[in-house]
Amino acid sequence: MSIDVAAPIQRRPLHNELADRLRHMIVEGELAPGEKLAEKELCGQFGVSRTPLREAMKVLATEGLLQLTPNRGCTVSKLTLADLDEAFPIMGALEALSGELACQHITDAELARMRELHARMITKYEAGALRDYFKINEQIHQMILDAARNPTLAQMQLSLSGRVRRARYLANMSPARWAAAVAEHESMLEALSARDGKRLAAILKTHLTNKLETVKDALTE
Amino acid sequence: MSIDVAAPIQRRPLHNELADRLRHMIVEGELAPGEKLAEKELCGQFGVSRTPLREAMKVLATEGLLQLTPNRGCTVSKLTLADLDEAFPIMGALEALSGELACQHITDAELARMRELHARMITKYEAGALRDYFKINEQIHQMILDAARNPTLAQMQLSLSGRVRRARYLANMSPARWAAAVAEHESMLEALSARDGKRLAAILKTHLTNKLETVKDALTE
DNA sequence: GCTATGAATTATGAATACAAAATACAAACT
DNA sequence: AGTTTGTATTTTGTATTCATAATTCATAGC
Repeated sequence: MSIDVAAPIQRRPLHNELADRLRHMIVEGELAPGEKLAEKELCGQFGVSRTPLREAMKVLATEGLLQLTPNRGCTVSKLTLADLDEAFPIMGALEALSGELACQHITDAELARMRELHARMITKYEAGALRDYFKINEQIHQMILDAARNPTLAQMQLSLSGRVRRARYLANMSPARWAAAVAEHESMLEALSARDGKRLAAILKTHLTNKLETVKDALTE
Repeated sequence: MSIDVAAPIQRRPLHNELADRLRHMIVEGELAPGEKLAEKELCGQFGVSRTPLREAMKVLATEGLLQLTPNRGCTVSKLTLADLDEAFPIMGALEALSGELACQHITDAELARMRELHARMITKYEAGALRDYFKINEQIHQMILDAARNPTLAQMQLSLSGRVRRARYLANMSPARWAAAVAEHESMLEALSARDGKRLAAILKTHLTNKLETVKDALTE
């Protein structure tokens, strides 16, 4: 496979690259909550100077993923129960909104694509492949977000769920909960097909509330 | 009045101070949307080097107030009609949520304080002092946010309204609109006193929608 | 006269250097 | 022994320097 030589040359500032990498490392749990990040060490690891690294840290701090304390460095934000309790009603409100907007704007083509993803997700569920299930699950939720046609909303959702997502890997969904989640996804598709915004909003809220419970259980252990 | 000599000595990094100052300048309209910010110039103005200034710029860019383009500098984000149409449903959802939460948590003391503020605001209204009116108006909305007891929610609201607030100074409220806004504030107090979350949520949404119209009118001129 | 090319200038990106604060550690004192 | 105080080391904050890309401007070619 040959690359497109006419395509624009990709160049991005180091601070962008660093912010993306650090964000990924935090969200995926490679950097533990509460862990202290020493600038010098990270500089060595990434092979960059402190300047762009510090710029990236400022970005992640305003996103809430890092905590900066003047003159005493930088730690990965901890995820407390209180944080979850704060975040979830907000996510609920935003999800409800994106559900309603998605129903207004989604195209038949998008809906077809989503059904396809859903079917694949069911396969993963039946195979008990939690990790793969999560991956497709996320794609579906992303599609709803896209269908809402509101980039600002999408960005806020993403930023919020980024903080919470870390708890996901702790979450050991019970078989019952997993089955319920799949059923909720079935209902979502129905509501979307019917363009029933209110119903979708309600389902998304329930879905989220259940997820919160799972995550909280995992966190309290 | 003597100062508290035992109080912790206030010291903050330059990038924090700079971020606050720039944020203020943007939100208050001292820096026009679309305006290009030259690093060197700002450094001269504030008397600092480029390093902390650039860190502050990264923060404001993630907040959406600045737009960074690799290798070609930094401009104040423009506020388009599309941005408003995106922001307002989100603000509506968040306000509704904070209204409900506020009704659950507000204390009688807070309510009393809010009534007092409200009365002062009415005075400003009757005197036709728009600027002062706005100031108290903001304090009241801030009190509702605080009463919701959800710092994450408050921060998101603040960040969103920060982007929109710039349009406020363009907004030349009509006498009718102003009267309506005051009436809406009366209803808010009633709903809060009755701890009627649903009603407060509905009022806040209406209030916001009306505000959107005013701002959009101003922006299209 | 207008466009296109290239040098000079300026601005941005990143690394290094320096300053100041915090931490770690050792010695002196109770 | 435990606490306190002073010093060394490390880390963070800021300024400066260097590298590279973008812009401006002048000149050459059509």
